[in-house]
Amino acid sequence: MAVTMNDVARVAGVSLKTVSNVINNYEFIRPATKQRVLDAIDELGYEANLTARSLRSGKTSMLGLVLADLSIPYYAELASDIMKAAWARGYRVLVEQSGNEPEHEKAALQGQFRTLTDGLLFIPLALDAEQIIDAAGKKPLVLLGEFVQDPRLDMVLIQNHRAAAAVTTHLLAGGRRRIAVLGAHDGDTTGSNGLRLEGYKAALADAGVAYDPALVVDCDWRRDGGAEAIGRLLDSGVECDAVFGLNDALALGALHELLVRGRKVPEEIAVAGFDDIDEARFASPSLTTVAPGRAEIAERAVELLINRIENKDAAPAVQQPEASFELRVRQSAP
Amino acid sequence: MAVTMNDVARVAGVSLKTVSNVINNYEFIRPATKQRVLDAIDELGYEANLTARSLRSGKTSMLGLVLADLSIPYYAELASDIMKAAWARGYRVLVEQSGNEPEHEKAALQGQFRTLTDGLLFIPLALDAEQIIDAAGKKPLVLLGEFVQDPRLDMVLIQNHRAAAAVTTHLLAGGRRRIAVLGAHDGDTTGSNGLRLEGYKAALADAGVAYDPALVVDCDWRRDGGAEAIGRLLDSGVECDAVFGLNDALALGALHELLVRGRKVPEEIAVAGFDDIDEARFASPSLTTVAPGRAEIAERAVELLINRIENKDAAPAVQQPEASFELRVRQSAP
DNA sequence: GGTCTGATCTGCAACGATGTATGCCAACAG
DNA sequence: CTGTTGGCATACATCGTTGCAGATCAGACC
Repeated sequence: MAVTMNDVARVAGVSLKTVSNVINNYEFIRPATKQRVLDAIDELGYEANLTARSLRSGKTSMLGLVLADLSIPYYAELASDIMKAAWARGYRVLVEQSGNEPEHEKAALQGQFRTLTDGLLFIPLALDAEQIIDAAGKKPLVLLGEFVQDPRLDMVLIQNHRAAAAVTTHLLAGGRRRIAVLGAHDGDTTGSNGLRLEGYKAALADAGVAYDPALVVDCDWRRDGGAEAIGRLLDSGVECDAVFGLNDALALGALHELLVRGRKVPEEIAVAGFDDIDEARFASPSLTTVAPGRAEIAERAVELLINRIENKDAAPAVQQPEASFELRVRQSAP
Repeated sequence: MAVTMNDVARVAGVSLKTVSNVINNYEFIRPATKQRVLDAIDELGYEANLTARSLRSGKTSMLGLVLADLSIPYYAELASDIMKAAWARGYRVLVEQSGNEPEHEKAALQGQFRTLTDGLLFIPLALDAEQIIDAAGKKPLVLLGEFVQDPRLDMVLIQNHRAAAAVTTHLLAGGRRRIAVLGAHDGDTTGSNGLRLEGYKAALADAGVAYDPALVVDCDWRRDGGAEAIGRLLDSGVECDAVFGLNDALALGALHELLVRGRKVPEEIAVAGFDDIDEARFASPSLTTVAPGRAEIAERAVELLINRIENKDAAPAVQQPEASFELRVRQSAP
């Protein structure tokens, strides 16, 4: 059906292997021969069959990316950056949506999906480190997102603690004293939620402000979660003068709910988030947040994974580079 | 390295082909034999090599999806739905970002990328129908997004004209008479922009309201485009009492800019969009928009493409199903 | 008992590329 | 004139799977 190397070889009057050599830029080919082959390729419109190449070479030049759902803006933006970083290095990205379900995450880690990729970028949400190590095969794996942290696994870290502290300090500097936290459970110390909550607490302590567990409300990290959580908090009679959403989605949901309830932002209540998704810039009022270095995370993760893939034999120590962050002060918490 | 069918065959004490037969649910296998094979598979942790399978069978069970950029919420949400629809039918989706560049779009249509997929879902932005037909190979292709319309190509249609008219009619019913349009050029008649502009005009005509080209402002279909466009309009002294952004992103950008400039929405100026991205619901004020049936579009497009793939010989007429739409009235234009 | 039928299983070739080993020839040294 | 070197091209095996064409065997049937 499709044009193969054999067809090209026949037309160019050379052997199949010579065509292969031309395509792979083998050094010792007479320019005339090379030209004949290239002409034949042009004439026939030959395209290399990547499937066959993969089978023979054992490399697919594809990276798997497992995340909850692309409809979540932070993941979509991260995926976009990851694809660009991978593309620049000659790799493609195959996205797998786990929907936050353990079954799907496990399937993505060990299923046939793996045979299509040379390595995996994984944003775990449902599995813990032990389960990941169990389920993962021998193929390279780099974690993102740090709901899981473990010294045995490669991952790209966000400075959750310091960044959350920076947000909190900024709110405190604005005179806020009762800062609600959305998206964590009092007592969490691990995962993005725990680390960010710890950063918040540390900043409070630094400023000599007492920590009030009543201000910490757990919820889904989504817009409706944030809206619902701040509603619950206000309905319960707890008063606050600032809200720190542990990601932008829930900060924006909370922002929306506050405005619906007629609260003035930032006059009565300041709102801050975490992630700096594109939408934060264009919310009304625009959202103060922290940019966790998304492009850098994507770049580092792809680089680390590809290094693992291409130097498979060498097994240097586990790597956990940290991305830098930046506070983005906007209208919602000036 | 990895476990192959051969290993399984050896352990189970059957031929390689029998293992293959078990995996492919061949009818005539003694239950005992089947069990032995399954046990061996379990014991060795065998996973079929999809690359080899693809090479042999000529099918990759992957669909290509070419879009501008996943960081654009509408595309991300559509991609998420498409992946789910494809997954439910046993296909995976390989996303390719064109960045809206003709070169990339062309490369995605004809490059090696195609050899990895059984068919392509394509949201063209830079190429026209002629170029697409030229560049596309013989593999199945379904278009989305209708910047291109052509009777020779399969595509899933949005009811741009009727939906835009519905939005306009709604704004008119709210007493608005000077409705600015963002994202089109006066005189556009094709593509999403043209079709939506025509719908707008038709609704005006139906209501006996004069069309004023000065109210039509072209810009990028992004948040900053919308912000900048409404700014330009207001700065030029043109007054309006409503803004219709031809997609949600620019409507939200405009909304933001209006609020920054102290205009009251919806009291002074109503704002409406098109797409019903998740964010529209949580904007402040929440955005009135039209939902173009995203899930339905994804479903239909995947279904149509897979039908083309699996009934390749049969070549029924070009299909262009239309998705249904729904007006979502919210605070920005009650 | 021989033939036929259908269930069950097997061997071989092939998908389209690449790695390895090798052949051939011209140029050059001895 | 022979032997060696290096540039250039080729043949063959191979990656892991599936399609095709049998092979084998038990029981049914006459």
